[in-house]
Amino acid sequence: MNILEKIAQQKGAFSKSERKVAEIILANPQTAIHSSIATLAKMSDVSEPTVNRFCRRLDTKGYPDFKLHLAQSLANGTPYVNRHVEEHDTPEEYSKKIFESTMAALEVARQSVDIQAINRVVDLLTQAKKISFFGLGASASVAHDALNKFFRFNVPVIYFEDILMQRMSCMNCSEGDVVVLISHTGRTKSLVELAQLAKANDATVVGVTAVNSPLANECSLVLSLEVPEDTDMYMPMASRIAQLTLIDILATGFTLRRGSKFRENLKRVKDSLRDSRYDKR
Amino acid sequence: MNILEKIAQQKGAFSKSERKVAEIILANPQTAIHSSIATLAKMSDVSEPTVNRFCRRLDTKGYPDFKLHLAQSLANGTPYVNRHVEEHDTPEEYSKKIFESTMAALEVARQSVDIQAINRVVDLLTQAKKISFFGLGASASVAHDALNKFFRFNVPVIYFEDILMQRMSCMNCSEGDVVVLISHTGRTKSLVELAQLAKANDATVVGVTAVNSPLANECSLVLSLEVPEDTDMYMPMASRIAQLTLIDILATGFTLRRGSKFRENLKRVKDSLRDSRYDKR
DNA sequence: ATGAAAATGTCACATAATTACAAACTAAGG
DNA sequence: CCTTAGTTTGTAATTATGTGACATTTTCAT
Repeated sequence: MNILEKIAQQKGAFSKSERKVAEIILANPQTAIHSSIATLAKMSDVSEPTVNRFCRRLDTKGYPDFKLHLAQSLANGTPYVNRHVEEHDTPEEYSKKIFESTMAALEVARQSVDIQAINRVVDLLTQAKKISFFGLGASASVAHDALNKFFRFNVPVIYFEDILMQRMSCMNCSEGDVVVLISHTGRTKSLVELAQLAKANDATVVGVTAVNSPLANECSLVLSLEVPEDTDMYMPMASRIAQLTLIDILATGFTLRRGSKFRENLKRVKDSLRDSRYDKR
Repeated sequence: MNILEKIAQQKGAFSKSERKVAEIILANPQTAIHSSIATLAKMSDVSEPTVNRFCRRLDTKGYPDFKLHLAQSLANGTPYVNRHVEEHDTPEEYSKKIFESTMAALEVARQSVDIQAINRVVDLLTQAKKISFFGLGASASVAHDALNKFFRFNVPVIYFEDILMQRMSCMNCSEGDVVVLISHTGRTKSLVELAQLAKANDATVVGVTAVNSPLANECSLVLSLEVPEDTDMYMPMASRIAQLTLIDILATGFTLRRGSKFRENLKRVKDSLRDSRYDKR
């Protein structure tokens, strides 16, 4: 809890001298955080140990610790929370809410993500003969993005939006191929079928999806993200951002595993674009 | 300015020992504010005066003052800083860094985004006869995602990856059509040409791109995002996440503008997917 | 008015931060 | 390869700051 509020609230419970200290701090908190205990004692016209006792009464370890709490209170902390957009929000309001909800979702995702699993998937990907990324609907653009990343690595990558092409591709799998299936809910029938198909053809199936979903149950390895989704808009928003970030992590893990010489190669791929671009100023 | 960001930003300008201190603080800011200068010096494996000099370099009065700033930064909601992935990072480290860099980028984007411009674009989109989303490379998946969102709104939406289809589509534009062009750099030649083409055919051209870029100069309206990009990996990562969030904002603005009856329609679109999915448990 | 309990202050001590200076390292020139 | 000026870093002494023990004062019930 904000320590300034706490001081104001408990002011009645303080002794006379302690209250003097409280007054001075409440009146001028900015000055207080930049004062030594001696200065503050003099300002409050009490002795130094009294100030110290005052700090302890507020459940802090002592004066320096108290100052830290005070500084934090003054820094008007607004942690990111998932706030739903409402009917009459102004552009400013809904923009802010969407940014903050997205950041909150990433924070939750960061805490829930299974590093071990990521590492194993990176292992698989670096050793794969062929990598496929499939998703449908909103997850299609995530798969699309994965294609764009992994394509640069000079490994055979496959991506299709078309469900028939996806099926045919899975039919063609063999041992050493990795199929990454992306689905927020993990309940899309045709993706589950893809998983079965790929597995039947000895591919390793990685699911970027919800745990315990039908899709997850068919996968060799699952990367799950627990993201609070804003369902008001009936569109996947934050979940998809979290998925993309996960793809970034996999791609990064991939390049790190391949070592620095490989990364120079990436630079060359990027440089190859130069002719298609206007020079920088 | 947030002192954590400042540390991350100035890291290059520090000396070797000072950088060690920076690393420790960035890796574990919460611990830092509760440590004495001696503890922090030991953790960083440097001497106490070095820590002190480090603090001074960041324009603080000394170590205690630095801790105050740090405490405020941490309370300020954003302990997220753009930290670059390094050669020997463990999966845990690079995952954390990518999540945090992404969040930091969103925070920066949030502050730099032009609400007025967003509102005007939402205006344009709600009145558009036809909306097109085009991007190439990494931005293609962003355009793809935009398609997925706006398609649900029952407005004519166009999206192509193929540059020739894009050109033909722009040729077919007429007054009242909106073409949204997505490019992080704003220097992709063929996109600039698309802008010219669309404009010549009386379409309104919206650029989601860098300000003052060749592309921006051809657009009727520009939505710019200032995002610190991690160029070490030679892949667009955070910039693309910010673009997607911007698309989310536009889509949200669109649905809000259309009113609540329209949103029921969205629910119907979503419900139409039911048959393609497995029931929830 | 008196004594117990609480509050407050004094002073000594401990901890922490800073300064001054010396040693080690770095990089450019001979 | 050495020399030397400049920079960086560490050591040790100094100073500032905070805390604990204990004495003094105040408060309040009897």
